[in-house]
Order: sequence, then structure tokens, then C-alpha cells
Amino acid sequence: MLLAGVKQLHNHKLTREFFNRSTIQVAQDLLGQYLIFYDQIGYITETEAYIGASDPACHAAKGRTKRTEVMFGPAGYSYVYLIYGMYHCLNFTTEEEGFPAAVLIRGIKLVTEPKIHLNGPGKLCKFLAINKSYNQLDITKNPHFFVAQSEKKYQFITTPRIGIKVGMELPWRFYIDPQHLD
DNA sequence: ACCCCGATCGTA
DNA sequence: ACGATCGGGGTT
Repeated sequence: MLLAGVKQLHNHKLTREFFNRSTIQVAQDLLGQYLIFYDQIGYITETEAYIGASDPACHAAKGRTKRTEVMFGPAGYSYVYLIYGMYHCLNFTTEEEGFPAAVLIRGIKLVTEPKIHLNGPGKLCKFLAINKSYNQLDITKNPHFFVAQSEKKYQFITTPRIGIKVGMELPWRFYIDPQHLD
């Protein structure tokens, strides 16, 4: 059923329209969807929303810079950056062009071998070997790097975001209830 | 040129 | 609880 083939997944690729919506909506709707990165596939288990210039934890709160430029662009692009000098974080841009926002992918459960749960944005990128060379790619068009619709719906839990020092009052982290994982 | 800090993680 | 490790961005 699931892996009828990668071609099948291409037919269910999430579109610009999917990402060009409220960041919170996109962050919630990404839960359970398949992330395809070359020969590795996993479904998304945890996300966070970073929304606009008024969100103090959003990189774009500092304004338009070389790094944040991609967040100001169209929805459906990858935003990959280096954190703490040693880990990469993967995001997908959301909302209308000109409005800087993105969803951080914090966890995926691989359905390809090894079927491990990559819980944590740094671990996830390290395992998949996602680095800055994959920044600013249109993931609604890329044949090797995209998100595909899953039929399954998961119940999710909402909490404040992790690892930030500002914006803790905003409940913008979402993750699939672990009890519902497989 | 210099300084501070960070959307993390493994070790302790 | 803490250190590793380095680029981004602001300041001198």
C-alpha cells in the first residue's frame, strides 16, 4: 500500500497552494505527510511554526537579510541553515510572497530502512545529509526533495516551541501523539 | 576586525 | 548542567 512506488508519491506531491496558507495550518497539516529526500522517505512527526517579523523567535524578526531572504519569497521552498556551528535545520516556507514565515521540520519516522524515528531537527538533517546546498530549493517542483500527501490523519499535541528564549508564550509546536505512532 | 549569540545534541 | 563549534549580524 504505502510503497506502491516513488512514482505514486510524485502524484501526491504537495503543491504551492498547500504551503501558501497560514503557517500554523501548514505546520499542523504537515504532520503525517511523507518527506521524500532522494532514497529516504519518512513521515513527519513534529513541526514548529515561525511566523513573520512580529514573532521574536523567527529569524525574519531581524528583517530581510541574505539568510532570511528565502522566507520572504514564495511558499514551498526549503530553508536550511546551520545552528550552533554543527547542526542543520530544515524548514519549508509558507504564506504569501513578502510575508516571511516557515515551518521547522523537527521529526520524521522513516518508512525506509532503517525504520527509525529521527526525533530532532539536527539529527534528522544529519542522518539524511541535508546541508545548505539544499537551501532555497522549490520543493513543489524538485523530483528528489518534496513532500507527498498521506491518507492517514493523526491526532496531534500542541506545546510551546523548543530551544528558544523568546516567544515561549506562543503554542506553535505540534507533534503526533506518540501513542499513535505505528 | 571583533564580539555575541543561537529554532541542537550527546555526554555527565 | 554543560560544552562543542562556527556563521550571521551588529558594532567598532
